[in-house]
Amino acid sequence: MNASVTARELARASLTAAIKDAARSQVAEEGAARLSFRAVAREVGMVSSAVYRYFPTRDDLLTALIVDAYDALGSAVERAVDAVPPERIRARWRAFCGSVRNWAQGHPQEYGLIFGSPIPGYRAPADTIGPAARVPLALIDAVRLAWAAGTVDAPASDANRLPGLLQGQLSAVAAEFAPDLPASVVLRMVVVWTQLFGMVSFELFGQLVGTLEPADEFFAAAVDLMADFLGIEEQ
Amino acid sequence: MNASVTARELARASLTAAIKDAARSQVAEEGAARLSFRAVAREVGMVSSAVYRYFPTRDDLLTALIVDAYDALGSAVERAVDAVPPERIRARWRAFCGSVRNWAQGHPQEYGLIFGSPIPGYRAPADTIGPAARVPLALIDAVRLAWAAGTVDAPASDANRLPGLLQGQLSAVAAEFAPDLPASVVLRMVVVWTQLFGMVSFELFGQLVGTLEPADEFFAAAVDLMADFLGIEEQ
DNA sequence: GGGGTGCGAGAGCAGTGCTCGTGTTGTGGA
DNA sequence: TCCACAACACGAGCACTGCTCTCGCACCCC
Repeated sequence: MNASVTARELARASLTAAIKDAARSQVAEEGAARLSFRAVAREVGMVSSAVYRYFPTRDDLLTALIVDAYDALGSAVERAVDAVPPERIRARWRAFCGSVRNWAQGHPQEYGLIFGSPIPGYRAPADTIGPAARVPLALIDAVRLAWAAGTVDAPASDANRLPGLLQGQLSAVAAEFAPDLPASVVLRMVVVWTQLFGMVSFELFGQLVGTLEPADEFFAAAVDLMADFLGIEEQ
Repeated sequence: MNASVTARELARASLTAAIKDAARSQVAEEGAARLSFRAVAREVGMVSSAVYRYFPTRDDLLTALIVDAYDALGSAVERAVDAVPPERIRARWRAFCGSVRNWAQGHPQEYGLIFGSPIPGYRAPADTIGPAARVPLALIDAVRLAWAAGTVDAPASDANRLPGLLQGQLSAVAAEFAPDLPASVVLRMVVVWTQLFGMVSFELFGQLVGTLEPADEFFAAAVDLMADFLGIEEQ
């Protein structure tokens, strides 16, 4: 109602969005390294110096895009996982892994922006860690559900001989996000997390060409092996 | 003997090396994205246009660095693996994984160059695939040795229900590099390969900060789990 | 010894990120 | 209602980039 609040601020908000959109499409086409402040300005019909009113530096623009990318990936994953009924544990697992891969293939440059080599001289600010946590949180959720359903048999083999520091790190993660999970399960969860993104990155960054490309079947088989590794039962 | 052959060519070779060295140190310090042709020229005491006699474009310089990086990583891994007697199969496995991580941590920017997001508009030429294959070949060697020693029990569970295309891809890889390995073992090998680089990348690219950092113990534990996954026995 | 060629220097083009001074326009307080 | 202030867009400009072209010099094969 307080329209006076939004007179100029509205214009600012819409221009900020327009700038981000132009930048995003430029990143999608040419990659983050070729993102040009001036080209973005041109596309939104401004002079480059005017854009600096909205993003004080090129890295700030990139940061905004990174946050958006994390959020886009996060919500894509959450949507895909939530579309599967909770009791179909292994299907949810497949949906989780598949949605990460799908999003990555649909947005390769944005994926590279968040999971590729970090931009030199660029340090991720604190605003990114919230959105960045959404995928691991979805992973934790999937594992917790399986654990609660009793379909995960705790691999006691590696439970008791974890070194002290690692035991503490894993317990800290568990304490914050999944108090019911034992450290040994958290360890396997992290392993599988890095595994998933290792595969997606290798496929996307061209490390698999000439051998396992197209990688759909490989990916599916690996996802199943990972489910076994986690102890997620069939059905 | 034929000194006349090498009069100018000698100078060319040494200058080429000097340019590469300057470029490499610049990449190591500032990252690939900030590699500047002109700055390299300045450092070797030439005018930028002169450098174009040696590398016709900036991307060609990068390609040379990429090949060198692959070779450096490859020989580091080979050296580390060969330092362990062949019969100590699990120790060799640990050496293999550890050497990849060590090299990556010692050369983060060069690692990012080859395993990070690809340079936009850059397509890896054929000269890279030879050096790039050295690490996977070392991995294959390690697994073959374990297989030959009979310490790997073939996971027959996933052997017979691989889909056709994947079966063919895995067999093709096996046929070329390790005819003795069954497809199911090759599959697990590729999984572990992507797993290894997934972990190293996540650690190096800052995806683990605040949870599992320092990651030495996590890495060691994961390497052991991967050995179990591969079926590499203790001792 | 000469002619062709590999080579370095320098100027120049189009582009980049970013800064600064100037004029314009929307807006909250008197 | 008017006005001062802040937010804003503009354009010039700086130092840098990758890359091209021309021009002389030095080497080297015939």
